[in-house]
Amino acid sequence: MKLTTRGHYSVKAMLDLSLQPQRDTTSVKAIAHRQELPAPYLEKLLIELRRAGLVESVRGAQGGYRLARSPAHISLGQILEAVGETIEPLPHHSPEANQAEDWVTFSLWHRLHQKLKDALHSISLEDLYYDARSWQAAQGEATSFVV
Amino acid sequence: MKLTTRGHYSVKAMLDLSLQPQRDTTSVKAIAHRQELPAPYLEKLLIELRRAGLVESVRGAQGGYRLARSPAHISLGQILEAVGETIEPLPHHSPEANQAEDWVTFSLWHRLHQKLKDALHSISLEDLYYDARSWQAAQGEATSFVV
DNA sequence: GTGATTAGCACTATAGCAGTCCTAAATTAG
DNA sequence: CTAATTTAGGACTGCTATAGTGCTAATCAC
Repeated sequence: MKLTTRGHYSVKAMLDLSLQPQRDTTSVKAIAHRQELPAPYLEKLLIELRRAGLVESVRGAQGGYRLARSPAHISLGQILEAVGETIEPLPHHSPEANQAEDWVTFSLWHRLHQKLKDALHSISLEDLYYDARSWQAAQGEATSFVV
Repeated sequence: MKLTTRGHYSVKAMLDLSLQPQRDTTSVKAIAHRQELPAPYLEKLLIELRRAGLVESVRGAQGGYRLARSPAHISLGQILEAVGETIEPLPHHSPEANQAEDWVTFSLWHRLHQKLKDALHSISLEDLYYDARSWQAAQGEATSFVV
C-alpha cells in the first residue's frame, strides 16, 4: 500500500491531457513544462499509461500523447494501477495464514484494500476535471488557498 | 501511504498480547516464537510501541511487555502510527499548489487519507480480538494455540 | 552474584523510487 | 530525400527506507 510521486505525476499528466482543448496530441515536453515535471521521467510514466491502454501515442513531428477515451471512462484506480501504485498491502507473502493473528490481520488488510480500491475506481478523471475547472474559476477572486 | 511488515508485525504482536490471559508480562522471545517473527526486529517495534504509550515494559528476569490499557482503548491507527506507518501520501512537499492540477490531486490524496485514517482509528484491538477468537472457534480447536 | 530480559546503538544488505542519459525507430515538414 | 521532431526503450546513478543482525549496557528476580 503506497502512494508515491509516480501516482501523483501520472494523475497530473492525465488531468493535463483532459484539460487540453479537443483531442489533439500533446508532446511530453509540453506536459512536463506545464506541470513542472521532469520530462524524461514523465515519459516513462506515459509509456506505462499507453501500455495500459489509457492514452494513445503518435510518433514523429507534431506527435505526442492523447487520451485513449473520454475522461468519464478513465478512473483514478486505473491510472494508479497502470504505473504500479499497487495500493496492495504486502505484495508477496500472504498465503499460510495458519495462525489466528495472521488470518485476522490479513483479512483486515484485504478489506481495507478493497474499500480503497473501490473508492479509487469510482472516481473518474472527469470528476477531477470539474474540480480543477471550479478551482480555476475560484482563482479569479484572487483568494489565497492554504491547505 | 504505505503498509509494510512493520505494521503487520506490530498488529500481530499487539494481538498476541491481548490474547494472553490476564495482564502479566510476556517476553519478546515468547511473542516472536508464537508469531514466527524475528525476535531482534520485533523488539525494535515493541520499543516504539512503548514510547507511544501502547505497551508497558518490565526489565529483568520474568520481565517482558504487556498492554498499557485495555484492547478496547487501543486503535489500529494508533498502532500503525506508532511504528511509522504514515499512511500519509507524499510526506514532504505539498505546499505550492499554484496549479489547478496540483490542488486537485493534493486535496484528493488528503481526502482519501482522512477516510482511511478514520477507518483505522475506529477499529480497536478488541474488535480484532473477537475476530481472532471466532476464527479459532471455527478451526475446531484443532490448531495449537498457546494460551 | 548469576541469569534473564529490556534498552539502545551501530551496522549491513536489499529493494524500490526518482531521475538522467543515450540510442534507435517512426513520422511529419520542408 | 533529408532533417527535425518525438516516442520507445534500455542502461545507469543516487538516495532512502525497510528488513534484519549483532553487540553492549542497564535492570531486576532469585
